[in-house]
Amino acid sequence: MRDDESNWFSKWEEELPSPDELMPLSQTLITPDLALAFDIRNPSNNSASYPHQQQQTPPPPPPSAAQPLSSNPLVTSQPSSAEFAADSGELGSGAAGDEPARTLKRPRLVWTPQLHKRFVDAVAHLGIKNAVPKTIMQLMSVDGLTRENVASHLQKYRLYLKRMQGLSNGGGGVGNGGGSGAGLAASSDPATDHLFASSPVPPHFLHPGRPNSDHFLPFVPMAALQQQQQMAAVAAAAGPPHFQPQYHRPMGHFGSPPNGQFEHPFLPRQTQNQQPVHRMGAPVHNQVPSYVEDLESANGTGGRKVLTLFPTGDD
DNA sequence: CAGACAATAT
DNA sequence: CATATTGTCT
Repeated sequence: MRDDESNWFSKWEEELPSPDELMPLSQTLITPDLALAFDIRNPSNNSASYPHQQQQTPPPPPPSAAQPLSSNPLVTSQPSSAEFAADSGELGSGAAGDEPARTLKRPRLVWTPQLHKRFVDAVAHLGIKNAVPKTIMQLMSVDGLTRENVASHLQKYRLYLKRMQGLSNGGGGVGNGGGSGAGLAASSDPATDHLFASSPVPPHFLHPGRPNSDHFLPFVPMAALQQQQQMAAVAAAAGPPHFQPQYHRPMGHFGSPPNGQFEHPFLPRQTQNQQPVHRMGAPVHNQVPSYVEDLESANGTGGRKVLTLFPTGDD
């Protein structure tokens, strides 16, 4: 029914990042000093923290070529300038700048439930037809996320759905209504299923062969039309060879700030001043209310748990 | 040592 | 773009 449709659709809209709520880059990067202070690079003693990233990767910059412009060896590109010029015509005239770090290998991406949820939502709203990595990535509008990441995850996701499909419908009656389709406990792979089960699997996914559904999708948002700008953001995020992007979060200890709410593992791209796509006259309410997603909680109870993953109560 | 996840290559 | 394979981390 349409109600159903508008239901999850509404939720989708609610989940959209609101420029007001979202911070450009709150994720504080670990300063070199700090890293050293905690001896993060220590390979044998990694139990202390829970870094999902490389632990034996040499941070030192490329020996050859090095900085063509800046001959100052003293400058270790201090992260002090945490503020990145998000939207500036830098890429236009940034010929000389040309982020050198784009080629360097990127840290491992951590698919946190929230991020995955976004992924699923994006796919759901795109429809199987348009559910291709590129489109998904663009719709997700997640900063720092690359097509590769999405593609890889997408494949895993498809596997997950396929498994379910085979197990849930044996007689052809796929009347899985609502999100109950994902409610079943057909998990061969606890880990994978667990993560995926956290997010509401769109019904139409399990039965794409249903012409009736015929994919809703009144309009495609096409959020990130400005690919260039996105690139810039990505470059700024994972570009610099030294400090790490905002992926994963460093550690859950420290002083444990009472209001440690600025710990977003991923940064949903803000829909700042973007109005490139001409709305098809769709009476869409511009902007959305508040983007209140479940924020991770460093439960001091178990203490051992990493930081991400946990039943995203989601909605 | 084995399993799982993400990245990379084809 | 999708799939298969490899590498890395837990």
